[in-house]
Amino acid sequence: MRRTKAEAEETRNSIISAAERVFYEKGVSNATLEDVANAAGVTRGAIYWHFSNKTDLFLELYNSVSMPLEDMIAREIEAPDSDVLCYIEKSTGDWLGDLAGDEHRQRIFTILLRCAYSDDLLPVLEKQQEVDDRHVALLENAFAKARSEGYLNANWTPQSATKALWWMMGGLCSDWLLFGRRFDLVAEGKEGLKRLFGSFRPSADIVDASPAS
Amino acid sequence: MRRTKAEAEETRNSIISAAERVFYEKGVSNATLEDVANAAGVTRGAIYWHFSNKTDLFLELYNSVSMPLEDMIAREIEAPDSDVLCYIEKSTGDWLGDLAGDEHRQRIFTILLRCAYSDDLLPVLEKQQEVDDRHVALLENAFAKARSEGYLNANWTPQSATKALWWMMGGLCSDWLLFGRRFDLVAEGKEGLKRLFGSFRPSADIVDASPAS
DNA sequence: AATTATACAAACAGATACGTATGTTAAAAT
DNA sequence: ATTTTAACATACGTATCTGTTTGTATAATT
Repeated sequence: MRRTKAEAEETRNSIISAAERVFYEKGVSNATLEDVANAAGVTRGAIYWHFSNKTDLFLELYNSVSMPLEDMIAREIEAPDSDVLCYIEKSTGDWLGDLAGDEHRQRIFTILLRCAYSDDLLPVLEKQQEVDDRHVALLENAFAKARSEGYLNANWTPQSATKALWWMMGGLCSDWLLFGRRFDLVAEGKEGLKRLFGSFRPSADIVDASPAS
Repeated sequence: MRRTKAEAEETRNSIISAAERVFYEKGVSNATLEDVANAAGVTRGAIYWHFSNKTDLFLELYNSVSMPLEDMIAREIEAPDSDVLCYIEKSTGDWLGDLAGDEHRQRIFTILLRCAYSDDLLPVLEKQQEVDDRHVALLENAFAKARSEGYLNANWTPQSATKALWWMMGGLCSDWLLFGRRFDLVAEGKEGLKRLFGSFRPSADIVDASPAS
């Protein structure tokens, strides 16, 4: 039964949405297109009408989400001149809050983490790397600015601080996503960020509890 | 052709070894048992003789490796009384060296990271969690000891230091393993450890470059 | 109003991949 | 020396899953 163009777009979206849930639950390679069709309330015919195959569907799903770097960049652009470290810390903490509140994004991330990249969806891996590299570059710039303005502890360099933050965030989110969200991502994450950024600042700024004896 | 018992054990090992390589290259769910058989120079008959199915083979492969926690524990037991933080840092750095030098372990880790855990190999996930939890507990004890002996900066608690280290190591290794080993794991890792542990220590211990102005 | 093209559903054909069943050979057991 | 049995290879049947093809009802076009 021929649908109107808006209705067709609806089914297309419902297929992508169903694919997200099915891929998340069963893994991309274990999920069958009939699983997706059932979850979307259509038949495989509809899927093959809108997409050429499973890989294509996966790529479209991947493209359908505004990757979090985008809004990270969006925030970074309006960087204030005050305390840059405070800004990075807050921005990163907010990013955690976004992730914790967005099941959609959580599923996408989990799918990408668990996904065994076969040759055909190598573009996904490349885009991931590219996005990551840009993100790292952004952080390095911000930390360099912090350093030049005297906000960075001499114990750290912009590069090392970036990597420490980057890897800690990666480990934190992987741990949370892959192991059943067993802890409060935002609370634990911000706690960790507070400590780490505390060590990023010159000692005088943060040591208020126990002065060096 | 009936083989002697030793020869049969050989083929069993070669199958496991082949499974490791094939699972690593194609992902567990994309790999077929015939792939494994070809890589091992046998037929599927041999695999079905030694293992009941692919899941069983995967579990046996998983069990065949001495998980790195074991040697971490082995080291931890003979913990010295000197500077506990130095010991944790060295121990962690050595662990990185072990991983960097052991392609076998690298493949296992990568397989586990990329593996979409379906219901049947849920035991793997549970064992992973259990091992991780014990490892975290060990670290917390060590950091608690460091704190009680005055080695831990007041900016950190045993729990927060453990988590920061744990997540940073997780992010570091994931980054290295999943993205083509694009950097020197040991060099970058030890550099990061040096900075992080620098911030773990009371300020007087490490600030030799720029005294607080 | 008749035609056409769209948005699917349903049916079909091909290829895997799995599990099993059977065959075969040589090492053990008797 | 037979017999048995372990350690596979080979062959078979079957269940998916995939991609394509065909059918069909309706929206859009003329």
